Amino acid sequence: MDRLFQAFADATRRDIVRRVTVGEYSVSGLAALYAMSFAAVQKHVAVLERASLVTKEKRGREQIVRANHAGLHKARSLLDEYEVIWRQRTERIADLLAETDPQANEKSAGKAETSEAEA
Amino acid sequence: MDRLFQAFADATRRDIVRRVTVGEYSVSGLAALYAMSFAAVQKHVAVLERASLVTKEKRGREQIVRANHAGLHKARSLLDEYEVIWRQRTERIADLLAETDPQANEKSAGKAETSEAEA
DNA sequence: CCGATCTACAACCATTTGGTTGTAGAATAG
DNA sequence: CTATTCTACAACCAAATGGTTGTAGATCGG
Repeated sequence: MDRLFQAFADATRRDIVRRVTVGEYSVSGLAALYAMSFAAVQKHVAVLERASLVTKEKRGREQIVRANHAGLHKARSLLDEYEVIWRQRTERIADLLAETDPQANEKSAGKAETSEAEA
Repeated sequence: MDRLFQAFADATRRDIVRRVTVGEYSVSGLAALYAMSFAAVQKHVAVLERASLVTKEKRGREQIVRANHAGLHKARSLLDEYEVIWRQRTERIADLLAETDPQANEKSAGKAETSEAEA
């Protein structure tokens, strides 16, 4: 999980994932697209591979880089979880506000959450 | 963008985001939950703040840490883009396969993509 | 008021990161 | 066959990272 997000924490690597999702590229094909050494691009691909965001397939002397959808899906799933938590929270607050007097209850809710968090 | 994903590339920080999405925590409240120094947790919070994933609000001598939904949403949006690209790709391939002879066309599609990528 | 709690900030450290240049073997093209 | 292309790997470097201990000021509780 650390590796997965770490892999996305670089613009070149995000671009590589985008390109290999759109179409098929060899490592050298990718290297031609960026203003950096071949070895640097190689390293980026290695990071992505290690994070299971891409796979490499040897084709003759070339290595073809392909997107691994499952890796991407994994990251999305985690972020979706946070979204769910967030929605639950906002709904919970909305419910409380709808039930009783806004001012008195907002104060009470704040206290309840704090003591829950510190417990 | 780099910072945003970088911030998620650590388990403690992911956990911090989860907690402050669920409920309200002070920095020291968070620090009590992890087996590391206060200063280390402080650093993690600083990373999250810098990535706009949380906000800090001074309340007396305490700093209350809150989730910033917009930051999270931003990361999700980017990952959604990849999903869209992926879907477009799989649909495009499915269309091609549905139109003509599977074997001959699969080979032709592979070639067309390669030359497009290298152009 | 004073001790306790909370925080900001600094300096340190080992490890990792994102790049570089260099070497050399494998595959390909002419 | 030979020059070119492609790749793996190594060594290097400056900067960043994820932790540590230490100092000191602000706020709080009794």
